[in-house]
Amino acid sequence: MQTKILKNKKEFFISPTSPFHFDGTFHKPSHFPDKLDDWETGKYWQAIRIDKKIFGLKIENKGEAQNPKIKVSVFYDKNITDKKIENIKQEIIWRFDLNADLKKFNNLAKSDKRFYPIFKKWLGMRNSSSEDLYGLLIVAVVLQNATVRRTVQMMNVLLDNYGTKLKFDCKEIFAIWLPENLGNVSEQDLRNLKIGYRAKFIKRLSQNFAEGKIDEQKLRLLDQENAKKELMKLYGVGPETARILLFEVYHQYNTFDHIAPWQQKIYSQLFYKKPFVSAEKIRDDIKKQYGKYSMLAVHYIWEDIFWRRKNEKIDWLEKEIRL
DNA sequence: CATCAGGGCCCTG
DNA sequence: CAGGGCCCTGAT
Repeated sequence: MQTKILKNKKEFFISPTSPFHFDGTFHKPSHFPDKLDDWETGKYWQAIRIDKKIFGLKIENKGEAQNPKIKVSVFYDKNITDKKIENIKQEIIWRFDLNADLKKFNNLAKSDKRFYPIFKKWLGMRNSSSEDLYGLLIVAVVLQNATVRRTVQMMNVLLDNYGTKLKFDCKEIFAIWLPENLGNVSEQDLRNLKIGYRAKFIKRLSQNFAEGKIDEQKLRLLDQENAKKELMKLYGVGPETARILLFEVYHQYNTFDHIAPWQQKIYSQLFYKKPFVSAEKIRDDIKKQYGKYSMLAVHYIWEDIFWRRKNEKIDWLEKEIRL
């Protein structure tokens, strides 16, 4: 692992579309804890790579829900061009879906008697990915067939070995390695980190990305079905990983198709207050009610329960989240 | 101590 | 298209 200290700083502002919910957008309590970012109310830190160069980001809330404004501080090493600053700005807007037009979704939410309080509470929240496609792919792979504790272990050991530690703004934030950095790393090296069969996926995915076989930008232009088709071609990407990528990286709001068993139990409680409802019924009901915003609507309700979990004990939920 | 399933996916038949 | 196997870990 290498460490970089970023002393210099440049600032700019972004005005997200209104309404906007800062904390709901920049912090997702349902995600497993990692060293890739840090958050407190109104403030957020992470690393970002633009054209393989690495920067530190501090993002702060400087507006209100109906008059949104965020301040971005870019921390850098030696120098930074205006063009890089502009690229960073555009990338932040994309990753956190800051230009989203959620009018139709918000109208839909208003007519939802049952969950309107939740939608209102999180009005303006975006589905987002702090990482690029390769980064979230790594995250998704360590999620596969593992409990939360194991996932955290795998992610940390990978970052400790191949990541970059950034020091800026009195924070230590990790950045995921570049795919080509694993060029000289063998599958066995990866296996020695106790990540199991995922070593093969990560090795092969990294090769593909390093060789430029995947065009992340091009995928942003595709519709959901075609984007899914392209993602599923990647080695190690099945229906669940594709769903995560489509929703979080590509902001496809209607990806409520694949429901994993552990999610099914939580949905059953959330939507029916029952321990077990068939995945087909859950999917059909949600699709009927929220249409092309199916996954986004579920995301609001899902994250809300995990926010609540920070302060209150929710017994049925604790049982379903295997640590 | 042994067994087993888990926040999936690949491969085979 | 169904089912076995995969890495490792904590739970039983």
